[in-house]
Amino acid sequence: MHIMQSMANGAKTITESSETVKYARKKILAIEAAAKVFANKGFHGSTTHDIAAEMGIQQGSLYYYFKSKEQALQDVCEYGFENYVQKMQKICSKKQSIEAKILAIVTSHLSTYRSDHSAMKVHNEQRLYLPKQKRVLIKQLGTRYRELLEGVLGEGIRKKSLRADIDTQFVAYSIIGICNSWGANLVRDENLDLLETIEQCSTLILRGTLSSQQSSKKRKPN
Amino acid sequence: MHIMQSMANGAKTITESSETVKYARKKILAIEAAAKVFANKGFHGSTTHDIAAEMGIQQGSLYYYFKSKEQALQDVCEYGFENYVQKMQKICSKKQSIEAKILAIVTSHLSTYRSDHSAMKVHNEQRLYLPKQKRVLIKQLGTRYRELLEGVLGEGIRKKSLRADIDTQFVAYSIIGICNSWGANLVRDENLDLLETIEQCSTLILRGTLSSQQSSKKRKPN
DNA sequence: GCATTTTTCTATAGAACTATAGATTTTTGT
DNA sequence: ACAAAAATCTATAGTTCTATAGAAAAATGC
Repeated sequence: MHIMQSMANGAKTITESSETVKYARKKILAIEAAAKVFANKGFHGSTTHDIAAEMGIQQGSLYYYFKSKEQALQDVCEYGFENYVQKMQKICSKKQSIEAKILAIVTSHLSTYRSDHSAMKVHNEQRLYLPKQKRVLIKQLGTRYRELLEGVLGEGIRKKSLRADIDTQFVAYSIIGICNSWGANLVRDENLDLLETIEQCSTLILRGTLSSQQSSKKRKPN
Repeated sequence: MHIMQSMANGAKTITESSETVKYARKKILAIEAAAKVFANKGFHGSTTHDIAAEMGIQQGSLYYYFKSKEQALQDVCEYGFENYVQKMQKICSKKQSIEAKILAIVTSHLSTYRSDHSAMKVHNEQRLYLPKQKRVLIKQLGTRYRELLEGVLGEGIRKKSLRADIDTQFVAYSIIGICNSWGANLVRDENLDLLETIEQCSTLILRGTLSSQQSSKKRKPN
């Protein structure tokens, strides 16, 4: 078993020998292979044989990279999400209009789906098959992400760019929902135009939250 | 094996003996048990033993109601969707404003999630695990549903209630995406308020599509 | 070029699961 | 109450899958 596998994720504190670097590189290929297979067949529908075949190695050899099938799922989910939350943090720290931020967020979300292919999809659809204890990091990342998004919306309200009556938590969840839904479509259908999808998603969201002339048209609750 | 199991779904052409009625009633309980288990553990993560236990019978006895585990998934998906598309058809045929229709559609979608519990969730998340040939009816229903929704949006445009520049197909997919996303939340979190969620979803969608004063604020594509 | 380390392979133990068959219990109709 | 039908049970054959162990091959460092 390679030393990296026995270490906590990301704890690259030792000096990286070229061996370790090489292992890490191939481990990423392993994670991407697992992501692709999980995305197509679902976690329980995939076999370790499928993943190994995707990498071009034998079933047993896969355990050189993952100590279990479940660990593979965990690695895929974390891999798909970590990088993404970092991007989000950069977007939020920039000084720009709410419209530009929303556009940037949607762009980041959807282009991650396109570039990382399946890992994000697996994160969204299959992370709940991990036992709670193995979802600690994933959950932290998710919370951070949602809070960042709610922060952006709150800022938009304070600056009067967004209507004061929107529920930031609701809208945040909705944005995530729309993006995930279109993200899955983007993974499924390669012909779908990324830029156009981004544009349409942003427009839909903004026209739904931008403060407008008749700002609070009340509707009868019944 | 009961005679009903050997018949094509819904082909209740013979006079229904009380026996058949009783079987049909319990079969629905079986479908609902399967839906609950599939929703929690995913299709491949569930075992026939789990479903049987949910019904309070032994694993082998389950095959009195389903000829295979896969058939159970098919039945759950069709059960969760059929009734729903019918409701949609009623909504669309009524004469009412676009706002009222969207509200009704969202209400129907989300309250189906709440009342049917897990079947809709399973339909949305797991139907792709069925082989294509077993998804024919499901696909027809899905197409019908999407067309109905696009029809409503098209009508809204013609009546100038909705902006002319929206892409009905995009918006239809987005509505489905938002509803599914919130629907899953409603299933997961029983404390979530149904009516409020409906209200918020509708508002988000409408303010995003209703024609407004500054109707076509162009944005630079770059 | 040889010894060492890394990577992959083969083979398999052991567990879990689906589906079936035939026995058994429960329900129904007369 | 009794015979027929329906519903459920028990037991298991046969398959598939995960994970491990130990051998073999490939890569590396000196």
